[in-house]
Amino acid sequence: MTNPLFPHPDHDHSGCTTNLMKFADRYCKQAGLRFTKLRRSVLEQIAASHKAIGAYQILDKLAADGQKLAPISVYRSLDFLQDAGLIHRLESTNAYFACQRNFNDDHSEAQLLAKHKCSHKAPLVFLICEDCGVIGEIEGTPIEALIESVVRIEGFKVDRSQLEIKGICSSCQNSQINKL
Amino acid sequence: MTNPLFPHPDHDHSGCTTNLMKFADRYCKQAGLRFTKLRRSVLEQIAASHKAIGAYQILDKLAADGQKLAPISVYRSLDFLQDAGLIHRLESTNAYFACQRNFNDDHSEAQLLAKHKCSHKAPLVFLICEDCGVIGEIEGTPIEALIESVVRIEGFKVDRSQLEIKGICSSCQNSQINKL
DNA sequence: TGCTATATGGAATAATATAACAAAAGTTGG
DNA sequence: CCAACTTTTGTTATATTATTCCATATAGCA
Repeated sequence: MTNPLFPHPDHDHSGCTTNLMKFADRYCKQAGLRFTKLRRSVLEQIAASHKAIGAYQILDKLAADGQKLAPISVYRSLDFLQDAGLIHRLESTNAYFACQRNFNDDHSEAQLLAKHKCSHKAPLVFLICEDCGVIGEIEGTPIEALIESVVRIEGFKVDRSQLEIKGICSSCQNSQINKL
Repeated sequence: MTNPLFPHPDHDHSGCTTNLMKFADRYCKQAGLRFTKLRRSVLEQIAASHKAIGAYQILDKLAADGQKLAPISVYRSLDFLQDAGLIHRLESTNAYFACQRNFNDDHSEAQLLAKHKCSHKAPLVFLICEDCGVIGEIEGTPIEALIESVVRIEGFKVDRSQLEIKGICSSCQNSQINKL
């Protein structure tokens, strides 16, 4: 069973966090990356929901947990996590959220490395609910082909791309109707 | 004759600025918007190139021209220009550039209003050259249809979307080869 | 003209992000 | 295991981007 592209606001989130942290452990080990205590605790804060969270919010949450840090420490961890493909950054809101693409994976260690690294290069497509704040990540859309073709015409050599789609998720549309 | 989607770094830019300012005049008049002196001078700075420019760069340029302003004044003008669809904001770099879509238009005043307003709702697609900094804007891509379809599956109601594609433009690819 | 809405001025400050250098911890080769 | 080296983290300061709040001015209209 796979999770939906857009996580329902009321879903049981405990499994999401566990899966994500487990994946991060395996992936970093396999890729030879040092998944330190600091980086881990930053990722835990981000993985705590499917909403995007700001760097200073993370800072505050860690401070509340007794871990007082300078902003730069959080930003350094964010850089690491982003380079590792474990989180993404919403450019339009300066906020960070966990990559959901590996939640349902159950590969061998070698496959895991190859697949995750490959997915880093793909165009990123995010659905952002402006009501509940939840982010959905879309994989393997035809947008990939589109970028290629549009770009071939212009002779533009693509490095990376990110599509941010803002709107209202179906759950929130329904609850808005109920409120009328 | 239409301009290319991605403006060549060495093109003669004088016409671009003139056309853009002329369009802004006509459009604001038609739409009942007040295209004040301040807003005009901010747009002039942005329209001076096809690169994206930061708010504080605009501030500095205007100061150099003897027009000393507070940041907020520039931001207010930027908000106005963005709402009017005359400029866009690159979310990944916090920078602003002029909308190019109306450079070649030659409509009646009524058409101009309708067409421009309509284009505001369309997905925004930008090509950003990481070498020369020039921005290209793509209109009417199949991405529109794609967003619709991808989104229909999720039941997500789209408000607005922006795709930022980073890479190297063809001109810069050529000059890089020459440098080897 | 005077009323009202809109736009601008001006000061302060918030929110986001990085620079520079020192100290600590992990890694590697002898 | 030690010593040299690399990577990560700590600490302080500062840069960059953006907004709040209140006062003043200007445009459009009854």
